[in-house]
Amino acid sequence: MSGGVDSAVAAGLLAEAGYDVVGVTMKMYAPTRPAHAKSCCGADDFDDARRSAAVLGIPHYVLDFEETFRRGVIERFARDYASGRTPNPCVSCNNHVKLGTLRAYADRLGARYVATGHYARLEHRDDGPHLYRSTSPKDQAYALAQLTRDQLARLLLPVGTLTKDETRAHAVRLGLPVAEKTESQDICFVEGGDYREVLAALAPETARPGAVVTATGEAVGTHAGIGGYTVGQRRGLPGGEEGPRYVTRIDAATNTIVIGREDELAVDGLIADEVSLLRPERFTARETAVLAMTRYRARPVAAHASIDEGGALRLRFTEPHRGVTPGQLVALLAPDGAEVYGAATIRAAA
RNA sequence: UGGGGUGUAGCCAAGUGGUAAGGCAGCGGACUUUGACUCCGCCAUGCGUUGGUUCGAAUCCAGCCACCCCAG
Repeated sequence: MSGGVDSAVAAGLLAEAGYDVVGVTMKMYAPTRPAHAKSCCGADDFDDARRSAAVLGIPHYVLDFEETFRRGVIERFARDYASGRTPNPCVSCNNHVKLGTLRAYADRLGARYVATGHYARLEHRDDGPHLYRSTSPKDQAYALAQLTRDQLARLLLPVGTLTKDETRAHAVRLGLPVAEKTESQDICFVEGGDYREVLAALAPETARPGAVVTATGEAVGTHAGIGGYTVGQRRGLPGGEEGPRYVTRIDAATNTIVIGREDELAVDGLIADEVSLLRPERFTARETAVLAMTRYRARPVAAHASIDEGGALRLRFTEPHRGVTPGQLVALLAPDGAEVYGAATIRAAA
C-alpha cells in the first residue's frame, strides 16, 4: 500500500472478496525533504496507508526496503544514465522489489499472492499466468511486461480492469480517506521535483556539459549533461534551425549528444536483452508477428520478433519507428494488441 | 572613409505606405508512476539609430552607426 488510491482499493476489494489481506507499505528510500503531494512514497503516505488499512480492518506493516530498492532500482537508474541509456525505474521496481523482495516477504508470511494497484488484466490459468493490456485508459501492462511467469503467478491486480473513476468510486464506497488523493507522477524516489538533481548526486558525470553534434559531426551547441536527455527528446536542444531537432543518440564515452531531424529518428529495428517471455511457445518459429511498445504509453507498432542464438531479442519494424531508446523496455504484444507475450530491455537500435 | 550590399524577437525569416506572417528556441498548461513524444496557449506598442516627407512609415528621403563583399 503506497498511500495512494489504487493500492488501497486493491486491498479493499480483496478483503471484500474474502481474502486474508495484509497491508504492506515499503519504505524504499530515506526521505531527505518533507514529502510533497506528487510523490508516491512521502512521509504522509505512510500515514495514509495506515489509515486506509485501519478503515479496512486489515493489519498494516511498514517494511524497510531501502537496501533492496537502492540496489535494485536506484543504482541501476544512475548506472543507466551514466552509460547514456534511459532507465525505467518503475520496471526495475516491479521486477526486483515488488515481485522480488516483497514476494519473498510474502513467502515468509505464508501469503500466496502479492497484490498491487497496477492497471492491467492478469488471468491465472492451468497453463500459467496470462497478462493482458487493460481496456482501461490507464493501462500499465508495459510496466509489468518483464515479470517472469513465476512472478506473475504470484500476482493479483484487483483494480486492473477498472477505470480511475471506478477505482475512486470504490474508494468512496469503502470509506477510504485517500479517495480524492491526486495521482502520483514523478519517479517515486525523486522528492524535490527534478530527477536530474538526484541523478547528479548519484552520478556526477551525468551532469557534465558536453557537445551537441549532428549526424555528420558538426558541433551545434552544448548540453548540460547527458542525464537530462533521452533519445527522441526535442526540448533542451539548440534552436534556430528550420525545423525541430531531436536527440538521436547519446554517446556516454565522449559525453556527446547527437541530434537530427525527425526523419533521422526513425529506425528499422532493435536488439534487446534481459528477455523475459511469458508465452515462449509463441517464439518457436523463425519470426513472430507482434505489436511492440518501445516506451511507456507508446502506441504499439507492428514488428517481427526473433530470438537469436545468444538469447537476445531482435525486432524488425514493419514501418520505420522513431524513439527507440537504449535502456527502455520493449513490450511484445499479440498482433491484436491484447496479450503480453514478453518483454526485453532495449540495447540498441539495429 | 572608392564601390556595392545588409540591418525586423535568442536564431532564421515574411513584409515595398495603412497599422509587425511563420518556423526554431524559450515560457506556461494538458497528457503522463520515465520532467520523452504529442497537443493547447503565450512570446517585438515595435522593425540599427536620429531626423524628415505623409492623415498614416518596418516600408519613401537624408545623416549617422554596425556588419559583409569587391576593389585597394
